Amino acid sequence: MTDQENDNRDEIADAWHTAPEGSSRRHDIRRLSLIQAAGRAFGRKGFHRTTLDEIARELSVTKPMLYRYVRSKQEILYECHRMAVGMAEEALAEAERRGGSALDRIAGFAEGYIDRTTTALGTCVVLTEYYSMTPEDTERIQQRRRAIDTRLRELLAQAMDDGEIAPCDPKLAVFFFMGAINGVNRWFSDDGERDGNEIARVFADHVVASLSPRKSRM
Amino acid sequence: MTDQENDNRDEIADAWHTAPEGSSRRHDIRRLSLIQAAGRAFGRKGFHRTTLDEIARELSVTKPMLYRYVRSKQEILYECHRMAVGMAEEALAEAERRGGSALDRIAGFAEGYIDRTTTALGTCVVLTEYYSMTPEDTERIQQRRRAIDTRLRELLAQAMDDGEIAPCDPKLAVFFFMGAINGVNRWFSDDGERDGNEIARVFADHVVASLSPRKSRM
Amino acid sequence: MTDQENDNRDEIADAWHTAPEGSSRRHDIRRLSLIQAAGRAFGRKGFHRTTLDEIARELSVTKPMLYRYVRSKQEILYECHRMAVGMAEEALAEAERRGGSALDRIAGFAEGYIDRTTTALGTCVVLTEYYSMTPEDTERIQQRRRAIDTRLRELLAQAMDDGEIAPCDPKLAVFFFMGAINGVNRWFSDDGERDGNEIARVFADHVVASLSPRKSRM
Amino acid sequence: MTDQENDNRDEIADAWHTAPEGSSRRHDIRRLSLIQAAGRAFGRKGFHRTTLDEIARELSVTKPMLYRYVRSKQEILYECHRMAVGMAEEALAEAERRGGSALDRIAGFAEGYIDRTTTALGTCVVLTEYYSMTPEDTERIQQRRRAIDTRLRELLAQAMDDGEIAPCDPKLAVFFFMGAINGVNRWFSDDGERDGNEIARVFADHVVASLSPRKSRM
DNA sequence: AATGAATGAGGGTTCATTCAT
DNA sequence: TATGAATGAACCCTCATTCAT
Repeated sequence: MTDQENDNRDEIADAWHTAPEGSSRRHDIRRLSLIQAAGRAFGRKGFHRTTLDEIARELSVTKPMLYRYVRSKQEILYECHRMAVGMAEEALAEAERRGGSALDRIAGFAEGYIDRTTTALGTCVVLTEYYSMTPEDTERIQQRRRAIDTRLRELLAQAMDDGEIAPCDPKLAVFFFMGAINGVNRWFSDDGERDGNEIARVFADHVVASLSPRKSRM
Repeated sequence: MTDQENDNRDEIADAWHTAPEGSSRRHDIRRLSLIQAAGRAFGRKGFHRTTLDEIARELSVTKPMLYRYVRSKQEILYECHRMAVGMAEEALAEAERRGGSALDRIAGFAEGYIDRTTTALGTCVVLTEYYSMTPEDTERIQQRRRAIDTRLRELLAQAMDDGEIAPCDPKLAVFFFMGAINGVNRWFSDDGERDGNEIARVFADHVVASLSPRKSRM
Repeated sequence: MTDQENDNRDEIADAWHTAPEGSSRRHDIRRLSLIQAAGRAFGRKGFHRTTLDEIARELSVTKPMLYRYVRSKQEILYECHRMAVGMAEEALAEAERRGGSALDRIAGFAEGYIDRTTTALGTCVVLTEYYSMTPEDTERIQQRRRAIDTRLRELLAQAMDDGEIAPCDPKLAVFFFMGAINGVNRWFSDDGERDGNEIARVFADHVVASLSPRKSRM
Repeated sequence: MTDQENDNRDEIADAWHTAPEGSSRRHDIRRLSLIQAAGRAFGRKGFHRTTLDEIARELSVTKPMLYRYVRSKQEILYECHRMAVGMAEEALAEAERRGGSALDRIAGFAEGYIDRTTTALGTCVVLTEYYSMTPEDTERIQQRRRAIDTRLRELLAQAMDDGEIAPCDPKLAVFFFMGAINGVNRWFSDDGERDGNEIARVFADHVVASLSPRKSRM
């Protein structure tokens, strides 16, 4: 493998090919590369318009090779969703760990979630094509999404009780800002003028603002 | 056609079959029904998982029949996007016509847009599957979307100048609330507990709030 | 379609193409032709080595056409087995209807079954590749096969009780002559020197003889 | 290799792994184990549904290892057929060596053949999937089968001449009882209630009976 | 106007086989 | 000797699209 060839590959494909030989970790690294390359392609072209041949080509491998790391195309999509919802769970857990008021936690979650989904490794995987998954996979993912939604609504209710924010319908409010947050991956790109952290901060502020905090907070 | 049969069809399919015979408008009516039925299916199952057979079945017609009203499946998708962006343009035009401050216009646009996209006939067509259109179609749609975005940013800048809202990055702010608005169609359903008008009002309030209006406004 | 082309097709393919247009029976005729052509090919090359392209070519149609008549390749195999076991059931029912001693019925079954499976339309479908069916399909077929086996064993026991035949293990005896009968389709061919009826008669005699009837019968 | 591991392997796999190192016979032993393991799998699942991975797994070796002992999967099938026809030849030769009347020899052949094909090592290889072999291999096997058939027919003619059995069509008679005999491997299993020797004896009796021997024989 | 029939093109998946180590 | 890795070839199946009537 020449340097020239390396230059034609991107970070993800590189991770695949530079995975340490023989290591038992290599399989995990390659599997992750595969998920990421696929997720990025899914984001660009959608699940159905992305062929396994294309994914293989992006990784500079052959199509049957992919089947050493995943069982089916469906499984790739499921793993993408799993990574995405996992990032949301992480972000929420971290925000809770850091403590603070209910509104602080919501803001922390928003910022942490966007941070994760806009990193090179995460940007690819936030998807909304639920309908392309099997019903079982969809249910598994939705269950975890619902758990997060539920916790966010509780925090909203708490923030209202504490007088941090004006009264509102918690369900719709969560839908509102989660829509905004999940929309990021539809226009965000690594090479844009703004990096993910900046967007995360700005959006977290908008989330807080959208909940009409009492002036006292300002 | 018996009444019995009619009962098994919904509003959209009915429009197709009750279109006045011989009228030159019949073609337009049926074409619209087709777009709507297709758009609704696209929203439920995605573009690629929706087959023309299904669309035809929903309209109680045969598949080749569809080709008398559209040239291809791609064209149907394009028309869906055209309707959606058209609703946004209408909502913006109406808000501008009604006048008021820059922030008033933004709020008016948000409410009007959601109103339109959540009606029985509109809810189906708000899509985000750009990647399933031809590049040319995508460009045509994006151009109009960009025009709206541009106007919204101008209004935001104006609102800042007027001291209506706190300073912010207009581009990101528009992305923020447009993401929230476009997200509605992913969870909204006709038979939900809340109707479209209510959501439109609540979301418009969140949009305004997210822009951190000065207290004086409150 | 010219006569020349017709000459290049066989009886089964012809049935497909001469099926009366528009008739609702056409679908049934073609489906049957498909099953038969496939069954014949399965008999020659085995299930897995027979491609749908080949079956389609034998019928002078295209591959996707086949899917208007069956849901999958597996279904074709299942239908072949269904036809085969159906012939056995028919033969048994007919033999029972005709009455006579237990041994008469067994002989009648043997002759009737071979008769059916060696006709132009039946010869193709006697298969033994159970392992290529889904477990569910296998179970459905085996259930019916077992019912026939059970009845044959009962008849054998009866024949022993009546002193028609010498004592023997009914289970093994049935395995013995059913093996011989099912083996026919492995070497029988339409254009052989002997026709099916003759084979049926000869084999039925061997079946009776193999059960060592008492001399009194001779 | 620990004893523990040995416990998880069966007789055939064991033969492979305990083959004496360095010995030139090791190659032969392993090759035979491979054929037998494969044959057993072919009998259970059919040729095409049996993958080399499965065969390798049954032998607790890796797939490329197999290629040190056979040139291709086709060759394995050919060897299975060679073993099976070899058993028939052996059984016939033994029956002839033992002498006796023509009918005695036929009975001896039947019993000896079933005996061989139902031993643990032989049961696997009696196959009927001719169509999965190359035409050349098929021809080689068929040639030997035909030689056996021819000799059996001669014996039948002799038995008729000698008045041992009633007149019959020798060709069909051989087809009859060979069908029954070859059918054994489709339902026989090592762990069944009956062992091979018993079946061989019972079936040999049925073979004799099926040829309607003159009463004088009884 | 309307439809049943037909098909070309393309994608996911499997597996025998080879190669580098 | 032994094996993990890699791939070419083939097949089933789907579906948008067209044609004959």
